[in-house]
Amino acid sequence: MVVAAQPPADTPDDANARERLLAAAQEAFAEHGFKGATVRDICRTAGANIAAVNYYFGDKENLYIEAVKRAHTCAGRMDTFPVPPAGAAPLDKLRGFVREMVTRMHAPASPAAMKLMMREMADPGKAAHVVVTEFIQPAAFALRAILRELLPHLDEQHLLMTGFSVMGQCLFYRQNRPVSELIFGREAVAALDVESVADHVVRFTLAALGHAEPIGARAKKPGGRKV
Amino acid sequence: MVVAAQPPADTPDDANARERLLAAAQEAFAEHGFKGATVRDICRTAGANIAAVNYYFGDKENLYIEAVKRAHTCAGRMDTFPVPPAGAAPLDKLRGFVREMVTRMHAPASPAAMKLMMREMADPGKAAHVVVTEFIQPAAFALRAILRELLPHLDEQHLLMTGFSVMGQCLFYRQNRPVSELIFGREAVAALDVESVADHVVRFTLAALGHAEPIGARAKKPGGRKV
DNA sequence: GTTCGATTAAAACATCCGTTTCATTTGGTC
DNA sequence: GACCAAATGAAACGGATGTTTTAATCGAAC
Repeated sequence: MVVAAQPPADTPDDANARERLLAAAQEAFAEHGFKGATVRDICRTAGANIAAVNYYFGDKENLYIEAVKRAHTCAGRMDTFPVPPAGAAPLDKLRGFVREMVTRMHAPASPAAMKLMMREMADPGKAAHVVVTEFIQPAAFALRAILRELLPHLDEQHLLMTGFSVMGQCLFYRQNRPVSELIFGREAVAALDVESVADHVVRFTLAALGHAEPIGARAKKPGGRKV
Repeated sequence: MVVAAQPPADTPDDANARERLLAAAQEAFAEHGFKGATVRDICRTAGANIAAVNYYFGDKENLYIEAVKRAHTCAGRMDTFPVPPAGAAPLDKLRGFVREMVTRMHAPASPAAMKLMMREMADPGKAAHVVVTEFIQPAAFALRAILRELLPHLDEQHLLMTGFSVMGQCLFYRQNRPVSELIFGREAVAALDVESVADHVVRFTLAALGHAEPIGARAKKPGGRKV
């Protein structure tokens, strides 16, 4: 039993049964939630036997937790933000943060992973802690640091709410897209591509902070840098 | 069996079995979701027999739909907004709208009803249509009309996104409170009372629109009207 | 080839859930 | 009091689900 376990693992698509189960579980839990998804369906999708989930994960709940943990790596860890390292101007940092956040929310690398994470966030359970700690918390603290640079004299409470205003805008397009489509029509919402949304959120936020022309101004800041 | 049976629905608390079932269902569905809640638990809470739900509502799904319909009346219809009627200044209308929205989100009249509605919005099902039509849509159109007055030259797409920026801020405190508490601590979030949040969202929005001093300005607009 | 642990396969188990059935009771009406 | 529709109560049904059990299969080490 030197190397043991992991007999083939050659092809990435037909990996270990454990991996296939995790992938199938991620999809099923994202689509139907914890209660709605069934281990039978997950095993069938993964091409594994019903007993496999108990063999590899013990029970359904543990499979769910592992699937959520896997999801937050698929969706891209938030502490690996490609923001200008340190020497960059605070305004550029904020621009980079908002752009990256909107992009990840609007067009995530793995839609199922993001969906599963958001589901867990909306209804925090036993897997919420790891997601918050490793996915959300780093981003939140990074944003707060950026805003602190921009607003050195603001008290903690208002700084917190300012961060919430930024995050609220970014999250809206993910958490409320179905409803928005019901109200304004699918095509109207689909027209809001990542670039448009990112530009708007950056501009709205910078305008609120006094670093860009207000929304609705006839022309953009003449000599201002491109947003 | 002396007094027994009280069909006339004299006392409001011990109303018809149908009403008690709806109230219990609202609570259970809000807490555990459609799949998670059980008709047995609902009937037990309502003090009714298991067959009552089928007798009054046909099946569980219809009970859920009726519970959601009931919820959106408990939470306060959005088309009965106490905004300044028509002659008021657009800025005052926006102020009134945001204040009312934040208040309803932050401290709803019926927490369970609001929770149930939000759950249905996050995962739209067969009951989403009525909630959107009678609860969300009126508010969305009202906000768009207000913003159109304030930003007469803005194209439709940017007007839409501006509305999303306002709604995103209002909804954040409801949709992400648990996560916020996990990150920043329960006490820090609890310190954000309705007044503070409403003031901040109004100020942030007006600043973005160029009608208030930017966030972080050392002092509030000297001669400006109170927010 | 044999042996042993890891993995898979198939069936059954125990439980819970939504629903139905059927008998009983209740309150009003003739 | 007799009758009837509305409502309630208790039990069971059929199905689905998570879990367990038992046996078969596979792959490498001896």
